[in-house]
Amino acid sequence: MEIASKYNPAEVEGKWYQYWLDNGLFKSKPDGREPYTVVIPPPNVTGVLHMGHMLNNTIQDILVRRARMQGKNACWVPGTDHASIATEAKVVNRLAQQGIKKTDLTREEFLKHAWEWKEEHGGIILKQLRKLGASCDWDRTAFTMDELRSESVIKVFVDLYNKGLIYRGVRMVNWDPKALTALSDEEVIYKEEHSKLFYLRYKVEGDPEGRYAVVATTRPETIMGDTAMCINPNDPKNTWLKGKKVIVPLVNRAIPVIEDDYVDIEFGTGCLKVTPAHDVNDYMLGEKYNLPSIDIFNDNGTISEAGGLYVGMDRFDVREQIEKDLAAADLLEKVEAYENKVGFSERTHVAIEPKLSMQWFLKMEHLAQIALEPVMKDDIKFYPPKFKNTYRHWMENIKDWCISRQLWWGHRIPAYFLPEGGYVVAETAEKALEMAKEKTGNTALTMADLRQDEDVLDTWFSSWLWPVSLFNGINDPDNEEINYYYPTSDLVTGPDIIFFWVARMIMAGYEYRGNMPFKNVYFTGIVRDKLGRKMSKSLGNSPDPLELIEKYGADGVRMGLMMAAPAGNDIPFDDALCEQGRNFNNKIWNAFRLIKGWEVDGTIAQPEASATAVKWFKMQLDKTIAEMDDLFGKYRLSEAMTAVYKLFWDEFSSWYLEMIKPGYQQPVDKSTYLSTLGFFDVLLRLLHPFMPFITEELWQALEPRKEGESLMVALIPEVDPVDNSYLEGFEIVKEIVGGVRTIRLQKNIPNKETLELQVLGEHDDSFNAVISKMCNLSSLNKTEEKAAGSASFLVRTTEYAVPLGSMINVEEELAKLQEELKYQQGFLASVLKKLSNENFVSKAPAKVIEMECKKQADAESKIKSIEESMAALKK
RNA sequence: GGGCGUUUAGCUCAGCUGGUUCAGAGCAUCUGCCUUACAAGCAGAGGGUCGGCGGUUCGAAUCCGUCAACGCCCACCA
Repeated sequence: MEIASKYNPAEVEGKWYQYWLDNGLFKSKPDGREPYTVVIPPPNVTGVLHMGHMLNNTIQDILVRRARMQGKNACWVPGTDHASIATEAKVVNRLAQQGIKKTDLTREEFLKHAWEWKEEHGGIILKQLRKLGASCDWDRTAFTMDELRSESVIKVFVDLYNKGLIYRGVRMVNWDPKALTALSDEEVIYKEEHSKLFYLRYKVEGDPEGRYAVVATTRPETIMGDTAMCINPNDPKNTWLKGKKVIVPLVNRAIPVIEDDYVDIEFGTGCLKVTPAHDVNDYMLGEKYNLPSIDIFNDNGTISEAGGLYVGMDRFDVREQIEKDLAAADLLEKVEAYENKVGFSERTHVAIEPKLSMQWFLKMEHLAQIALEPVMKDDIKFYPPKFKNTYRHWMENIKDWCISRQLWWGHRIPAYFLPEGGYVVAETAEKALEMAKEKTGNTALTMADLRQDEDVLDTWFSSWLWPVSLFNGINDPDNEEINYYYPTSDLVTGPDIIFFWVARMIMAGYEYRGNMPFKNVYFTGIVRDKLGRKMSKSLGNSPDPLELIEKYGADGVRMGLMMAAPAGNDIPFDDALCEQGRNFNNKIWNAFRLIKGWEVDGTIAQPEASATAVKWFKMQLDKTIAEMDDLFGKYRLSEAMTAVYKLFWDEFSSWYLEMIKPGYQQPVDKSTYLSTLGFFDVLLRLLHPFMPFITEELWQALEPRKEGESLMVALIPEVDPVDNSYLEGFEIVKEIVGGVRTIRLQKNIPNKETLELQVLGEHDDSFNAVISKMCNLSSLNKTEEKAAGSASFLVRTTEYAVPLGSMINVEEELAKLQEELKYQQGFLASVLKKLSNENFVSKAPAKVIEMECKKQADAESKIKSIEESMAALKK
C-alpha cells in the first residue's frame, strides 16, 4: 500500500463530515441511554466565526464526542440568537445604503427587510462550525425568534406579569443615543476617560457684592437642565449660600440652593449642580426635594427645544462650544484635567445618556433568591470555581432588569393599551381583546381599539430560556424531550456573559422547571494574540479561523487551541500552536504508515522483546485511560489532551513501536501485529474527541469497516487494574537504554555496531530482551568486575558498563566520575545533616525518616561504586 | 473605593490537604544524526535562590502576614 508521507487534511475532512451527516451520527432522540445534553451559546445570527467561537465550540465538541464514546446519548443543540440591537443596526445600515430611512418605513415593512437580511446572512456561522467538526444535531437548529421560541418568550412574559414580577414605569434608564433604545445595566460598560473638570460660576441672585458660587462639573453642557444647586448642610465654607438662589450661567435662570448630606464637602468646591433629568444621583435628589426636571436632550443626544440654547447641536459639540462661551462671559473659573468613568453602550460603543423614560422592568429579587443557593452549594458547579464569588456578588446586589427596548427587531411586548387608558397583557391579540372587554365592561371594543406596545424585549429575555425553550419546555412542559434532556449537562461559555446569560438561565431554569438548567459551567478564557492583546477587528490581530483550518487542518487548529487553554485562563494564541497540532497529526499518520506497511507472517513466533513490549504498553495504555478519565472529570481538558499526546508520541511511537519493529524487510509475527492494531484502535478512540477527522480516516483504514460504521460511536474501553511496580520497572529500562544511547553519542558509535553491556548490582532480568534490542547489544551479563576500559553509568544504585577497550579516554572518564562523586558526596552530607538533627529525628514521622535513611544508603552505595570505577580506571 | 485572581526555566503553564522520584511538562535554544514510519523527524544536553520581605515548622513553591507588579469584576462621588 502506498501512503503519502504527510497527512493532507483537506482531502479527508469534508469527506468524513459528510459521512457522519449521511449516517445520522449527530442525531439524538430520547431513548433508554443516559442523556448527555449541551446547548450551544447561540451566536448572533448575522455573526461570523471568530477565534472565541473556535475555542468555545472545540471544547463543546470534545465534551460531546467523548460522552458519545462513553455510550451516552449525546445531544448538542445548535442555534442562533436574533441579537436585537446588533442586527437591527446592520439592517438599518444596509437600508441606508439603499437610500432608505428606517423612519420612512412602517414596522411591518422594516421587519420584512430584517427577515430578508436574516435569510441571506443568517446562519453562516453555523455552516462554518461544520468545518471545525462540530457534531451538533443540525436537525434541531433553532433560532431565538422562531415560532416555538417566540411563543415561549411571550408566554413567560405574560406569566411573570401575572405573577406581579413585571411592571411598567418611568425610571432613570441607560439610554443609547445611537441605537435609540434603553439598555439594561449590564449592557453598559464603564471606561476610564481623560476628561476635564470645569469650574463654573453661579452668581448669587441679588447679591450686592456680585458674589458667586463655584460648581465643578464634567458635563457643562447639561447646565440648561439645572434645577437646583446642592450644598452639604455641614459645610462651613458654603454656609453663606443657604437659602439663597443662584443664577445658572449663560441660561440666566435662578435656581434654589438646597442642602443634602449626599454632597461631598471635599470634592471640588462642595457645590453640586443638580440636573434631575440627566444624572442618576441628581434624579434622586430631584425626587427627594421635589425639583422640576428639564429634559434638554433629544433621543439622539442633540439638545432639544427644552434646552433653550444650542438647540439641535450634539452633546459633545456643545461641551466644546460652551467652554468657549462660558470663558467669554467670564463665568468659567478654571478647567482641570480629570479622570472619570464614563458608561458606554456595549453594542454601539457610544456614551450612555441617563434618561428618564417609561420602560418595562422585571423584579429580580425573587429570581435571584432561587438562583443563588444552587451555585453556592455546588449543585451547579462552576469551572473554575472562582466565578462563584462574582456570581454571588451580582446576585446579592441585583437591581431590576429593564427589559424593554425601543426597537422593532425582537419579540414585541404583548401589552395592549386601551382607548381610555390602562392596558392588558395577553399572549395573543384575541385574548387581549377578551380581557379588554372584561376590564372595561365595553363589549363593543374591537381589535382596532387596542394598540399594542411598540417596544420589543431585550434579547437576553429570550436567551435566558434557551435550555428550556429548545426542548419546548415552556409551551409543553411535560413533553418527552424536556423530560429526557433537561437538565442539560455542561454549559461552555465565556465569563463575560456570566450575568447576561448564565445567571439568568439559572433563574429561568428554577422558575420554569424547578431545576437547574445545567449541571456544570465551563468558563473559557479570552483568546488573545501572542502579545496578550484581545483579538479585535480594529487591531487586525485576529486570524481568520477558516484560513487556519485550511492551513493546518481542523484537527491541528483544535489541538493548537486546546494546547494552551486551561479553564478560565486566557489563551495566548499563536499559529505555532497549530503547527504543533499539525505535526502531531503527521506523527499519527506516520505511525499508521509504519504499521500498515508491515508484512505479517503467521508462522513465526513472537520475539521475547515484543511480548514484553505488548505487556508493558497495555498497562501504560490503561494507566493513561484512567488518568484521562480523572482529568475529564475535573474539566482539565488540555491536560487530558497532553496525556494522550505523550502516550502516543513518547510511549507508543518512541518506545513501543521501536521495541516491536521488525528488522529491515522482515515480517512481523501475527500476535504482535494484532496487539498493535488493537492498541492503535484504542489510541484513535482516545484521540478522537480532540481530533475527529484524522482519527476517523485512520480508523476506517485500519480494518475493513461496514458502511455506516464510525469511530464516532466506538466506545472508550474499560481498563484493567494497573501494576504500577511493573511500570516503574520499565522506567528503569528507559534509563538504562538512555545511558547506552548517551555513550553511543559521546563515543560516536553508530547504532548498527553492537555493544556489550555489563551489570554490576541488582538488576531485573525480565526486560533483558527489550534492552538488548533497543541498545543493539551482543550480550547483557551480570558481572562482579567490569572490563577494563569501559564507559559506565548508574541507574539507581546499579552500575552498567559498556566495554570499549581503547576507545576510552581515561582522563575524560575520570573527570566525569569525579564530578558525579562530588555531587553524591554533597547529597550524602545534606542527608546526614538532616538525620543528625535531634529535632528532625524526634518530630518527623517515621516514614520520612525511613526515606532519609534509604537516601543515605543509596548515596553511600553510589559513592562506593564510583570510587571503584575510578580505581579501576587508574590501574 | 471594594472584591477576586495571577506572579515557578526564554515563552505558555502544571505542581491538590507542607516531607521520596520537588523544583516539573510542552514549546523555544544548543549538540549530534537525511538510521529503511515520520527532518512537520530521531537521539541527547543546558536552563529557575518558585515576585520581594518577614513569620509558623524539624522541614515551605506549598501555610500565615505584609509589600510590589499585572489582570479581571463590581461601585451613583459631580
